[in-house]
Amino acid sequence: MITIDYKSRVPIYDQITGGIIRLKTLGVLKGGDKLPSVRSLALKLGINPNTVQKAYAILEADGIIYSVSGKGSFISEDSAAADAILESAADEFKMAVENARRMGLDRARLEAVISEIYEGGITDDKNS
Amino acid sequence: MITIDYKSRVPIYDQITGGIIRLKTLGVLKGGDKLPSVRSLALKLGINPNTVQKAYAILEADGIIYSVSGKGSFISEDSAAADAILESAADEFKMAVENARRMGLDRARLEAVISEIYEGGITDDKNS
DNA sequence: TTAACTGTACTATAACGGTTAGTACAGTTG
DNA sequence: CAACTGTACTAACCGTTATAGTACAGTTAA
Repeated sequence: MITIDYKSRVPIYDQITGGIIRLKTLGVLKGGDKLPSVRSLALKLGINPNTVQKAYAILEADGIIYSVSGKGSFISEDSAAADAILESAADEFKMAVENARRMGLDRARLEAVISEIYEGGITDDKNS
Repeated sequence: MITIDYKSRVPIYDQITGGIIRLKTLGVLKGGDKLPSVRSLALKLGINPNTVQKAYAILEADGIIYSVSGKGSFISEDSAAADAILESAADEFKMAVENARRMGLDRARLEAVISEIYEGGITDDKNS
């Protein structure tokens, strides 16, 4: 399900939130699905429960999951969650752009990459 | 030449290395050009000389610049290293775009993010 | 009711990275 | 010699991340 790269500089709780968002985007997790409990996931990943709890708290604050004390944490159903996921994806992309710029890539280069990805061969854009 | 965003979570030395690579990519700095001294750049940016030194050390390790004790630091003539960094950064960015698309972000959203980043970043300050 | 689970809320601490501060030494230049 | 250059240290501070431990409240099933 979710794998953690302990060598990475990306915080573990970030990897968890990203992993769950990805799982929902891919359709593996759907609205109403129950997530592993804080303690069980921590045990499975070999990390501290507090770290999992932090990830779940962030996901809940973003509306991606909802938690019920005593019952567990579940994937959110409402469309607000989808918006939250979009927002989260946008944030991730923003970091990627910042990184690209820091590495010296100019804007034109980025635009070229985007065109390459978003134009699968048949293009419907009129200008350019 | 280089501006530092002190609010950013991106380390200052990373911003410096990226800035110099970018300046070389843009053609502002060319092979053999002399860089500001460790102490003068630190003074100009209002940071500690150690931080600049760290950035220069990284750039030298990557083959982007070369330093001569007593003389200064200079842009390397061999652009292979810089090109390699650009290439790897482009690959990384490409994966980020693919991911963003998979997450459901449309092209306009990506363009907006790019504009946001590339508008406030590079400044050609003549004062200070 | 009891027991075992669930989320949640704390405090304390360790570890790490980034940055600053200060000092020192060696090479270059005028 | 004086003033610059890069370089190499050590020490300290701070914020973030992660761990550790404890505690409390809600849920569920035996």
